Amino acid sequence: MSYIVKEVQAQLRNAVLAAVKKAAENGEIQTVPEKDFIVEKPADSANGDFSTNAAMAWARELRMAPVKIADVIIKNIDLGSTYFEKCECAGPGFLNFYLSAGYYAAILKDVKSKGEKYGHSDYGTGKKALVEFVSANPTGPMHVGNARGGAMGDCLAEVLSWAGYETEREFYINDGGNQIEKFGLSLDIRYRQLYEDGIEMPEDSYHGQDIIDHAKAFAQIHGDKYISLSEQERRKALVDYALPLNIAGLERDLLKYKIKYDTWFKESTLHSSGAARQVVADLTEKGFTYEQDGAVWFKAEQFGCDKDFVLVRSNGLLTYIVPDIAYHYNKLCIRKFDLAVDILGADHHGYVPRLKAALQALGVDPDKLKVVLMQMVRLVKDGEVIKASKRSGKAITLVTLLEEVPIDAARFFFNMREANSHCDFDLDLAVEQSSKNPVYYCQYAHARICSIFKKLSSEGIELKADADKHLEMLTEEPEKDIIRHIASLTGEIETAAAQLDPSRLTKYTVELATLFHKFYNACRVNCDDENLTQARLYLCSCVRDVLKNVLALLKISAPESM
RNA sequence: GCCUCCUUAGUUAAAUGGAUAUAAUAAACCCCUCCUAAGGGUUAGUUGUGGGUUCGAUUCCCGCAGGGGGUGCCA
Repeated sequence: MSYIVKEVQAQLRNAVLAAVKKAAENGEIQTVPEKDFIVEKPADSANGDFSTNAAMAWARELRMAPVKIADVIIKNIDLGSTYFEKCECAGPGFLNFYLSAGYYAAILKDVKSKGEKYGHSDYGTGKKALVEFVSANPTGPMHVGNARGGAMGDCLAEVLSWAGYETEREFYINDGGNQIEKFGLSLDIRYRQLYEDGIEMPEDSYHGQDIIDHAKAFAQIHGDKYISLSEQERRKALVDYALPLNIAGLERDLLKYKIKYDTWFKESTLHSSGAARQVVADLTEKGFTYEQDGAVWFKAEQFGCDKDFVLVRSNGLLTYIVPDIAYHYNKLCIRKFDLAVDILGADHHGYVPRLKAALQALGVDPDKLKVVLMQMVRLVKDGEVIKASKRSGKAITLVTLLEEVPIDAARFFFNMREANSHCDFDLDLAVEQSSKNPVYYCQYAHARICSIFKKLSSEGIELKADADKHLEMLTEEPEKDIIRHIASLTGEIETAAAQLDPSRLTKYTVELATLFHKFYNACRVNCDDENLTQARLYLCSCVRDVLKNVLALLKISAPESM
């Protein structure tokens, strides 16, 4: 399943190559150049629909001025069997190619024939991808960082799926290790505080209200009968009570955010199955560990890390990275995903090379694991940054955020920036219902088209079945600009998938809305020429379909009226 | 110290190594007898600094300055 833009670029490339071959045979150039060249879409459409740097790239090899090479290519090129109607030399030696009206019509017909599938590609067909995201600690509520990770991960999974991958979403539940210890400790103290005075919460425990609520609810059910039991039994009972509630809460809150996971993977299963300990055994067997100060270390320096690190602490407990290694081994080797994507906070960046080093030592291709690091989110309100302190339990939670901001806006905003850039989330802007707010701007474009159809329908004008006969009448620049942008969607999906960057899709959507609004002001749909009206209605219908498709990808609603 | 991300218009952000560095927003002005003005148009304004690679650098490499994050037998 190729798509038109790709075909067109291949046509251009082949035509250029055929032209230099012919020129070399004629003796107009010394040899057939070999250096690779680029076919691209110029930023400014005044420079053609596609351009190539071939003449410039070959300047050295052919010992000719780029402009002269370009002239030779133009003289010898045959565009007869392509979508192009002409080719010009411009600037320092660019070859600019212009598409024929037939191309624009073909793009629109393609949108109609593919329908909801328009934008899909076979880029990743036959490959299995797993996107792990959020994976918040089940010891408390999710925060705004999780909100960003959720929106990004979910959209990225959707992008991969559109790009042809067989994609699954996964949440990794950290229900083992120190976090759970701390959770049990905190619950225990809050529980005992209900019956005894003078018990203080340690600095290093969870101080949130949710812990107090759990302890109270537990006490309502069981009363004080756990007070007399051992601390260990009491903590276990408390954790067994509260943890499933928290996990169910995470699932519920994420569903509100329109995120549904295929699997919830528990860390504890890696301990109970022995998979975690097996990692240490395997690495030891391969000779990649040593003992020092009573601890077991992994020889990470051999695999490009700056320092070795501990796998088994001197107290016999595993460090956090061991179950993580087992987990990723499970993803890549047991469940055989071709691509495993982790969305992590930037504070984990030091950990990524270590994880990859260990996987490599176990014989796993570490390149199959791709980690998207997200920079921190700062919430801005009234032009000021809201300080969020996790330790005090006063961090703004995902649920609070969604109470203040529409879900559509949150999902859109968190996908506007690349993961790599810091994200300032402006709470005032997100709730503002105006042109300043890009979510409404995009949704309005969709609603506006629906409204045009309604209005014209009330005047007895409908889109006819044979409207596509008149598409070559769409020759105004605003019309062609839209069609060019529509044509680029599939490539955009592929690029987003390759770069693991869903923010390209929000940018795409804003641009499509902008182009439509410009068209709306420049060209009347309901005009004097009946055939042109049909062609423009067809165009509107395509824009509506594409907007609907990309908004669906982002899981943002496409209202018919606003 | 070491690792890493960032630095572009007053502000927030774009730009697979390409053409006159793009938008939004804030400012000024203009456009509804006509499909929702939740829209469009016009004007003005930007690559932190010093080198290098290149026909060409915002982009790649090295140094410097400034900011975020990391650098535990915590996760």
